[in-house]
Amino acid sequence: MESKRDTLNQLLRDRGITPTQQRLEIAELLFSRRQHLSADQVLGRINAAGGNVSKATVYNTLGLFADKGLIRTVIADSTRVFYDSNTRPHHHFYDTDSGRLTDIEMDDVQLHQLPDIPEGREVEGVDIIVRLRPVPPTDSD
Amino acid sequence: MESKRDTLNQLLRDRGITPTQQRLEIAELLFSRRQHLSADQVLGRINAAGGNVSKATVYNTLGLFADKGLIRTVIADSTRVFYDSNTRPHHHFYDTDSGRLTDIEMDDVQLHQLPDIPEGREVEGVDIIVRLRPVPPTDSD
DNA sequence: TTGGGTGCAAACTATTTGCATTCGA
DNA sequence: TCGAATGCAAATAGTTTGCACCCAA
Repeated sequence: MESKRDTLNQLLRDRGITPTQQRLEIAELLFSRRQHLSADQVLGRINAAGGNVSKATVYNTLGLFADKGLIRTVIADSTRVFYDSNTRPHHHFYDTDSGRLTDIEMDDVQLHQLPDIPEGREVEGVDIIVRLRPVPPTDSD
Repeated sequence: MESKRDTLNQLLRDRGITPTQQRLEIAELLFSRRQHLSADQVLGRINAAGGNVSKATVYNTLGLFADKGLIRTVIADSTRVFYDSNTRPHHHFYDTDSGRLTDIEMDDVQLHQLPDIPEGREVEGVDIIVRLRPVPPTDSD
């Protein structure tokens, strides 16, 4: 039953990425479900699962996947980049307490009142991040 | 004519910040006009103008000002944090080519279809970043 | 006077890079 | 085979921290 690996193999080839052992391991983790992982978390999970990928390869591979459109970077926290395996248009909640990202499915966010885009520029994308924090305790608690 | 310094002095005191020489220099730069500066840019401009502030103090002060609500951090680029001297609600263009931020004045961005906020959390803020890139050259050019 | 503020340099963390080795086609 | 991919360690960049000295109240 090699179909999962075969599928991933094809996924990479379709984007012009040579499938290698390490890239497949990383792809398998990322595409097992929708999730938001930092490079460090990817490294940790792969190796905790008995995988065999170096830090440099994780960074190189995540950068490559992002360039090729397989995953998307989310800049929500100044301390690390998250990689989102959901590439369909959507936005995020960012829990400042736990550092966790959650998808907000919004098919059509229409931004009115956008000023003119400067000459020679075009919109690459719109990122919306709704920052959440713990509700502060009240006196009645 | 000490009025500018007096005003800044009061601005800091109102927020419970002890005004010091360095904090006033940084405040003077930040509040001279609406702008988006990284810590490094602040350090560079202060010292280029003959100022006398260390790197650590710049970082400490920007963090303090942000905590006290005098300025706002903008996370648009994974390589550095920007500090925005405009604290009124607004959003940003981020020019991925030049690394420059521009304000988008939008009084009311209404986000429909927001999923429920998790128990015990509240919205701290909504950050919208419209990423711009150069228009790719066409054959007709 | 005296505790908070500052400066400096060292420490840290996330990420990138150089280069020799190994692997996929 | 042979260039591309990998691993390791060293380099880098932004930011934070420890600690001795200094200044605002």
